[in-house]
Amino acid sequence: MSEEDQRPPERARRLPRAVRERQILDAAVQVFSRHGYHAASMDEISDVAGVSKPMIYTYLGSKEDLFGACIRREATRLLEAIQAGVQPDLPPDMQLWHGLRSFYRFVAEYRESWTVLHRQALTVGGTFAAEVTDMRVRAIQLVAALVVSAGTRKGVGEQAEFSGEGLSAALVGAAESLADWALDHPDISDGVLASWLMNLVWLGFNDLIEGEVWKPSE
Amino acid sequence: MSEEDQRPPERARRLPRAVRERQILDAAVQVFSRHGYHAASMDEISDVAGVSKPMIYTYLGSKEDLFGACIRREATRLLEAIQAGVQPDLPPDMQLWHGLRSFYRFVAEYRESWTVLHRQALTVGGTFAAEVTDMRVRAIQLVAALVVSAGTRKGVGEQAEFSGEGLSAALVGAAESLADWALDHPDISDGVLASWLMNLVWLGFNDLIEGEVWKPSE
DNA sequence: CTCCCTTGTTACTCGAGCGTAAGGCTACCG
DNA sequence: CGGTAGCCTTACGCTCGAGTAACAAGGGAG
Repeated sequence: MSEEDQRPPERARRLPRAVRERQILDAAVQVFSRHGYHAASMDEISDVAGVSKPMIYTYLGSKEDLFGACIRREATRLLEAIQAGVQPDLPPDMQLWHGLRSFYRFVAEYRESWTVLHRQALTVGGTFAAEVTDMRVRAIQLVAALVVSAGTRKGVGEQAEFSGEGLSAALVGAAESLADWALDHPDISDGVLASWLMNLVWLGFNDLIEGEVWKPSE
Repeated sequence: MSEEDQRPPERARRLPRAVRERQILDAAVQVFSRHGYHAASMDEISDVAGVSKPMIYTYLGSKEDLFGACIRREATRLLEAIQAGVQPDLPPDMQLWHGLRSFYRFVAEYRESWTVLHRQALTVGGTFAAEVTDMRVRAIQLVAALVVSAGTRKGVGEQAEFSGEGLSAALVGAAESLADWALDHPDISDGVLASWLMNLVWLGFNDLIEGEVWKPSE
């Protein structure tokens, strides 16, 4: 019954800085993942965030800074999600299994985060590409450590057909590629995806054809 | 001793159209592979090609047309290179082996072509992304056919842990990822790379740890 | 010699989009 | 109640780069 109440101010006004920053980052991830770094415009991001453009610049800095903030936040989320699902006292194949499941759960839930990290981050030359590449290298080395530990425990040395780093790079690529494929097949669960990959890289086609199947041992 | 011969016109003038188009496409692939589609400028491409900008527009059309022409030419080259190395009457693992070797030879020789196709083409939404994706899908289906033929010959049906398409997507991703890795390790030969991948996907880690090794049977 | 088609260039238009100047409004504090 | 600090906007400057007119010149055909 007061004046001006005919239009309830549904548009949230005057929010604290932390909240605005979250909104902006969410919008930025969304827009960057759709168009890529260069084709994304700050105007569209501000539009999606429901905030005017200077807010972005005062809170998050330039376009490059904003992209960096996105990358760092999403990378941290991904690593935390994977580490949350891993149990370091299990045998190597079970560690791999749990890591993969966490990974596919994350990709399914935060597909835009994944797209930004995987596809878009590399197209921007400079610091961010290096950061993302570093993260990827750490993942590869982690996998390599798993594989090598499994190998040395059985007494496998460094022979011509066995290079831990190369194989791990291939494996990580396989996991990423399967993640992309899974984006177009949302009905496949993370357990099934992880199983496929375990059967591929742990058993190989040969055993698979012979009818053998890898299963989580627990 | 004639007039004006102090500066021999080393700059090649007045070449036929076909030659210019090749030069322009070469330059475009180079620049696109370095900066990506959006960050690449037509001015830089014309500079690298040693031609003025309107030539590009009269010969190859808009920036998008130019990029499409690059993608098509490089994709054709890649497919031809792979098909040249394949022999359809061999057993599936040997076909895979030969295809992989051809692939890695191509990537080593035409790394810019590979970069454009793999990294940059997907960042441009629209027709080209679809084209490249189609090519990739064809590759996956081809590999899937190989694997399934190997499987059905042995009597493996469609079971929960065995999906040809998903596995092939993973395998193709592994091959691509290993190609990227190999760009930073030029001393590794295509035969070794292909061997690693064969050992990974054909035998799997388990057999590998047990000391088994896959070798080309010929 | 002259026409005209192909090859080629310089120098511009114009829009998109990053970043900012300048200022308004609200709340809290003294 | 006045001031000050933080939230927020409109409206603009300015650069970069896609695409284009307008013009120039070689060279073969008749």
